[in-house]
Amino acid sequence: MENHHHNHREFSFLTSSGDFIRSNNTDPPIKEMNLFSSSPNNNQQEDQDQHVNTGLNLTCASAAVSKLENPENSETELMSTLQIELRKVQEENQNLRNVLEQITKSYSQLQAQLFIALQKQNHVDNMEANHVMESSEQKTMNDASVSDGKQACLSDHIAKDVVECSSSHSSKTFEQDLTHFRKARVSIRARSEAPMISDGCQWRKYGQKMAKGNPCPRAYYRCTMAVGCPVRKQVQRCAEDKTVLITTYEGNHNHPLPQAATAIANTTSAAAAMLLSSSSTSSTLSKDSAPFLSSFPYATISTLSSSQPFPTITLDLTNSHSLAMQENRIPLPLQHPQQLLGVNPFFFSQKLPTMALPLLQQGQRPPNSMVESVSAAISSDPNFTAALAAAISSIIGAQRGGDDNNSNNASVVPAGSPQLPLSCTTFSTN
DNA sequence: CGAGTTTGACCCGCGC
DNA sequence: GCGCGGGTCAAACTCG
Repeated sequence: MENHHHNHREFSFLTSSGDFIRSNNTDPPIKEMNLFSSSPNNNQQEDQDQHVNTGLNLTCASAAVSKLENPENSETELMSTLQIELRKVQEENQNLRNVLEQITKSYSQLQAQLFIALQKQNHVDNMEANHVMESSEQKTMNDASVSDGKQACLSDHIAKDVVECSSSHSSKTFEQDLTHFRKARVSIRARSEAPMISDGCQWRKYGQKMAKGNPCPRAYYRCTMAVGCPVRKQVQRCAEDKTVLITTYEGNHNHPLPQAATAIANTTSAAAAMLLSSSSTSSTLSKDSAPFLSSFPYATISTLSSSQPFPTITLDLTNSHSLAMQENRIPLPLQHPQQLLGVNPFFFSQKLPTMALPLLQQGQRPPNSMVESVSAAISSDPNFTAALAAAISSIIGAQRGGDDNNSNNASVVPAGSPQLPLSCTTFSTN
């Protein structure tokens, strides 16, 4: 029933009063905004426009100043207010840069680890094959020994790299890291009345069990978009709050993904990468060991335990704790929806579900129940979560030199995250 | 009839 | 070795 609300979408941006500027058919669509662009703008007007696009109220507030034509005192006050606001925005921007830096770093580390692990495995396989050959054909062995010798040299070199790269790790912990690399899970909490979320992939239920400590059954699904796709997911309602649906993803897709499934796949990949990055450098997982996660308002970390044998990162989209965080951090009247929703303005400025707009137009201050409704609508909306992920991936893509030539592929993207090869899971809600 | 779901049986790891 | 719990299998069942 509520799905048809999702059929009609439009871009929306915030003014300083909390109003929305909604694009119509005559306005050119704004597809992407880059808060991290370090390249200087040649055109000042362009610069100003970019500030409007961020939805961070800078230019909108300036416009308000010129409109009002206040006396000097008011202007001074407004200027100081704007300066304070600007500082906050710069601070936020810096935080986001730090997050991005960590994600990029994690990606590089994981890519290097994967490469090394694969080469190491190849080395073992080659050694075994060589051993078999030694006991079988003498002549073939003589021929093969030349090429194997080359491979051995290469593998020795790689093995040396392994030692150097994991100098702070024993080989055992390195193997454990590899196990976690394969088994890392991303758990997403979202409020949803639906029994199961649809996330752009096709799933087949293959089991259901009653889990200990939870009256609600846990359902097991496997991806059926391709034969042999190893991706699994578990769906279970939260024992404490049955309106919260917990979806846990594990594994990497071995097939192209529909565009709708790609966006959150990148997000969960990034989350898994962050988790694995922190777990590879620290035996215990905490926000202290992964300080960049403190900037991610949704993320909480599960530590390794007997009940959770694999490292799991939880992306909490239920917003309850985020609300508290935001209210503590920004003791201003709740005039910006992103404050109400506990959403980073960077994410919020991308795109919003149309269904949420009527509730927040004209600078209304929504009542608490409305806040809950809107936050639930947003956290359960596929386009919002998709926009969130798209924002992350676009920034990562830009950081990597804009070499992503797949962006023009309309409906299908290659298997595996283009940014992070580790985990290509998907998520959105009905 | 094929695809998806249900559900009891089974497997496996872990702690005692 | 045994029991427990998580996860998977597969036959039976349902549905379009």
